[in-house]
Amino acid sequence: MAEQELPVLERNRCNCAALRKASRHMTLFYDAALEPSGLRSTQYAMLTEIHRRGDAAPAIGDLAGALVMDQSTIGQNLRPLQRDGLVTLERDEADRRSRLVKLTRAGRSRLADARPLWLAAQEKFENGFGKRAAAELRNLLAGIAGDPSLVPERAELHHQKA
Amino acid sequence: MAEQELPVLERNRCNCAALRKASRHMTLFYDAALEPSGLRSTQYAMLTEIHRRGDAAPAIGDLAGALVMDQSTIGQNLRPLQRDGLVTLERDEADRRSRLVKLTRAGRSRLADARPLWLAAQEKFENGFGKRAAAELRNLLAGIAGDPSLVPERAELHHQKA
DNA sequence: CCCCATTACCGGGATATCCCGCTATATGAA
DNA sequence: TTCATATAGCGGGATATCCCGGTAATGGGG
Repeated sequence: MAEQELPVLERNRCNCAALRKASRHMTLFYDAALEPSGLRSTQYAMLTEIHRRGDAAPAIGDLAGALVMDQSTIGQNLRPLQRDGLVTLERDEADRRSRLVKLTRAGRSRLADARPLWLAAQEKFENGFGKRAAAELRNLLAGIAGDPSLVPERAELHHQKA
Repeated sequence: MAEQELPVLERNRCNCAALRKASRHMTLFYDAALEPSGLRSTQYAMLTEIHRRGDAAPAIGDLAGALVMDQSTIGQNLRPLQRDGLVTLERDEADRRSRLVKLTRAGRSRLADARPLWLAAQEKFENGFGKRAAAELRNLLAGIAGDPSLVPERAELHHQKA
């Protein structure tokens, strides 16, 4: 292995690194805002998604699709919430391979506590960044998160309807 | 705790969740592209930053500032790289609290292997997303990552000069 | 020169995230 | 019906990421 020419490139050229840096920083901000509720960003997102489903309790795979997360990650991340009594997992009798995730009363209560904290973070961020700019940014990001050409193996996981 | 009204909000309203979803998906894409080199996205970013410093070997805190990461995270993430002989950590004799991070010959070689894989991922992504759009997106994201008003405690960590 | 506040880092602990291989269940074809 | 394949989830293992509390070294004020 001969010593190779490694040109020093400009900073911040990597789309992935730029996204990850912003994601880390933004997460600190939202986590700090949510801290009084005892929820982290990811936990808030999961509980919100479960709640959004209303009576149609999602299975783990449904959440994975909606949150653009691996199925194993959902399962892992649900454990602290289950331990703290915010969600329950029960077998789907219509398909005994699946487990349906449901909010407990405590889970709904916790989400209600966290919602105004989340909203305050949203407003504080959008005050600086611009409401319209934020909406456009979210749109771009949703396009990336949902782009099946980036990770073809996952394409078929993106058909959950609504 | 009375049962509370929890309005079901629209999907994808959360700036943080949008960023995290896109970050997860994009990371899968870059990780897949880098896979033949044995490096993950974060490892590639760290090695690139170390290399960018040239002869001025960065300390752990310098990397943390540049990569918008916690100091502990840098230390943790360096371990696999150190174990695999890609970087070394040595005390800074000018300030014995610091540890200077240096690429080994194997580290430079690994980075040289990974660079074309990274470049291919960049191009594939930007082919779909648009080169100009990608540059604008990176600009927005860098603004978020570097916004001291989001996480005030970290403001002073952002003074490393170039 | 000595103390003390600050700074750089580490160790431990927790969540987040992925992959791989395994088991149980479901489903379509023979 | 029976069997091969496909799907849902889990356990284990690895990296990624943060915080907190401790240790060691620095550096300025008295």
